Amino acid sequence: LSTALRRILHVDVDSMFVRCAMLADPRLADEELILVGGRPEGRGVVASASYGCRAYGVRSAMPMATALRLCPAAIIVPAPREMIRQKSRELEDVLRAWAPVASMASVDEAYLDLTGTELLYRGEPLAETARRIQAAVREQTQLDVSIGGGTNRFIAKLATTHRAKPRRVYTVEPGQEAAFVSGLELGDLIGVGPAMLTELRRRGVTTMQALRALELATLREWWGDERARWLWQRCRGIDLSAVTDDDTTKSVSSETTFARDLATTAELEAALLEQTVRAAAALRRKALFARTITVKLRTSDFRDHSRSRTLEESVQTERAIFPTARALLAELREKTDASVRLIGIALTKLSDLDMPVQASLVDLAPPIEADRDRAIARATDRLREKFGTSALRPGRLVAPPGEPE
DNA sequence: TCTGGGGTCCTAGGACCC
DNA sequence: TCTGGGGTCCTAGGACCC
Repeated sequence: LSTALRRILHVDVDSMFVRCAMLADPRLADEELILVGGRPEGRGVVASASYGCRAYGVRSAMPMATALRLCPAAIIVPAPREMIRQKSRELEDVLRAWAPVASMASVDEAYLDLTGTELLYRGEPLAETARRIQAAVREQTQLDVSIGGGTNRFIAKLATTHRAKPRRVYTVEPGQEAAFVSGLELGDLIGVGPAMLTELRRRGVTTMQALRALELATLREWWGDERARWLWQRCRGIDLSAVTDDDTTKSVSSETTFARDLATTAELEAALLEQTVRAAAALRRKALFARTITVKLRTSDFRDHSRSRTLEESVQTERAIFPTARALLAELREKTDASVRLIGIALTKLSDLDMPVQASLVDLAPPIEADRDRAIARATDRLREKFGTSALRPGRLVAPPGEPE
């Protein structure tokens, strides 16, 4: 590892979903109270709130009903998916022009590694480069961003979240990492959530100073090696992880929460088919193939249950995926027959190419998915793109139980 | 106030192989 | 006869982030 100080920036779009909704619908341009999210009637939460709404105490992930009580005048709009995709791509393009290494951490944030660009940027301070990037992003994408900077990813992101938002730039000078973290609460640390906070409090650790006073050995007794080291480093502002260009997709999923809990297998199978169709379409849009299928249920007690299966081949179509998904659902229903509030499917062990079938398997069984299946699926995708998602409803892919196929 | 939907990463046990 | 050590894959669950 090089001993040279790194120059890392974290770039984060200010209320990305709200901004995209405004760009997608000009009628919203002059509105100040906008909430994005809340589709399933009565059970939605806030995905993104305009700063106007935040002034009323509205926060993202808050149930929509609560948000509306706090801010009754707010306008609710669904997430503008296509605009979000487009703006995310535009953002990535702009950022890649500024940094030798750029990594999108989600649709609306990225890490840049500017180490080695000192000459290129004529020795200007990191904060000055950040301000120029901020202006370029605004000009080329119509998005406002906040930018944090420092010698590592963790510090850069903390600087964005706790100092730069909204629309500012804040950099932490080399050597000031530990002092900067000293001014934060335990819960401010990225990666320390409710569970770890409760665990720390239970052991009498409530401040950053108290956490830092602990020996690494003590943390090891409480957690595993990895977790202990992670926490020991982070509360001192240390993060050795690299910014990498590699952001290959690891999973593709689709899930939905019902307006009312469902209880019958027929209803659940219908919902699962719909989610399978969506996930498979997303998989094909990214030109990927999947080997592992996971079905997830959230029961009315808000507990999650999942079953997964890894296939011998990589697949891409609902026709190949659904029979397995349906079998996994049946296994889940054997375990719990409680009513269900959410159903979802996740596709993992992804690859670019369809994995060649092993010779021995060819003799034993036909492929799960034929070229013909893929061709049909792609044609369907194109029709949906042209005429809307409702143009082609998923048909019955398998016979209902008890009926011959 | 009853808790979305898209992800990533980690853990831990068991199977299986050498 | 009652016992190893390491590596990899699979599965279920959970924490966390935006």
